[in-house]
Amino acid sequence: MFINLTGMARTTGSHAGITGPRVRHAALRLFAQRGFAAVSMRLIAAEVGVQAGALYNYTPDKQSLLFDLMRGHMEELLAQRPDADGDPVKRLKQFVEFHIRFHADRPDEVFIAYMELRNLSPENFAQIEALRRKYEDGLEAILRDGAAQGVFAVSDSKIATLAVIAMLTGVNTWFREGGRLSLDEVVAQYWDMVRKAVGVA
Amino acid sequence: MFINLTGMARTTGSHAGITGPRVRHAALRLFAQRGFAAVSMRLIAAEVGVQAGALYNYTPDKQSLLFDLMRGHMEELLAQRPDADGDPVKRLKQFVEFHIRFHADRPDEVFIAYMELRNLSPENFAQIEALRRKYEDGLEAILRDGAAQGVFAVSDSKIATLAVIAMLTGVNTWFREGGRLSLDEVVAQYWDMVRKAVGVA
DNA sequence: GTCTATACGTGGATAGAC
DNA sequence: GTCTATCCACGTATAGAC
Repeated sequence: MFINLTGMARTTGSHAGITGPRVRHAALRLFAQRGFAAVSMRLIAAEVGVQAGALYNYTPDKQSLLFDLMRGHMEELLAQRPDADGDPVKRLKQFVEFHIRFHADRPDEVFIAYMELRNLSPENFAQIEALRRKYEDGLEAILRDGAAQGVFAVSDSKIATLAVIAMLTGVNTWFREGGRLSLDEVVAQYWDMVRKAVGVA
Repeated sequence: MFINLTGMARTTGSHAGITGPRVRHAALRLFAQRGFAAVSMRLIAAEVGVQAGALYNYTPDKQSLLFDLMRGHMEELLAQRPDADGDPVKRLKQFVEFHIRFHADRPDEVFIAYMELRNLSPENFAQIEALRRKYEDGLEAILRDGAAQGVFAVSDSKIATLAVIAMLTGVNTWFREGGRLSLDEVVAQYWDMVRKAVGVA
């Protein structure tokens, strides 16, 4: 699609190919800040600088806007996660660092992914859940491999998976760039706790 | 207040002193299930079996309904938490068990307490945050004492506090009575992970 | 592609009868 | 204490002009 780099509008109020992304970005910000149910299409439109009706050129409805944001987030998470092979300790460390950094970079997406599950239609919910499950399975495989090799002391890999993910994702509730700790320090501290929790010697 | 135990209505549609609690219970269930913004006063009224206008005999507005539920939950949490003295390891174990059991018993309250913070007015939000902070401080004191005595290997007690609470609260996202694991087993597994994470010998 | 206008439902909250 | 009736604002989504 052509992108108008000159800034010259081709028709009154037109923004050529950039309005679609702007709609998704405004929805992301507002859904994260106020919650899906509390955000009106009129508010999203105002944020973008168009009238409410114009939004329906970019999304069939509000539900699809939410679903597309969540699916995009989960697919990016799965696509960027580290490859799984080699030493389980090394893989676990990579996972911890990846999870913290990926989530710290996308606070709005993460917030929506956790808070707005119940506002998805049943079909859309099932799809997002499948993606989330796939991500968890990646960590569980690491823990199971490590336990089988005797380098982790994990009696129930599923419980340990959920515990580690909850702990790591919790960083997003308090971490702020420019705060007391750098992200490097946070990663180091969490790796230390995770390492000990799963019984690395 | 007098409670009518005979089942005989004193006025048409009256339930004497029990409508108030029924309103709060219906709001609790519905807010947890659908989210504060997605629940109408009419829906709460229908659940209770009265008309919408009657709700305003029990709450000045919808916001107060949410705030009262959250404040009640946090105050009960603080009132019931274990007393803090003695061996830090013992205190930490008590905390872990208490936190998991208290939260598992109240899934709706916990869900609301975490999900609906942004729907509180600024004044109400500040009050709930203060209570949450007080609860966190209780755990941090345990970790700091243990670190000072050399029984915990915790380099940053605040980070460790947040990590442990996130891990423990995460149980509520998956635990269901009658599932693969009993709550006793869950408590034992999480205590094992927490114990190791904070470096208990 | 965006606008204005609007259809149509539902929201929180209140008034006044009983 | 609850009801019915109502006010008025706002919600999603669509139609048709430009």
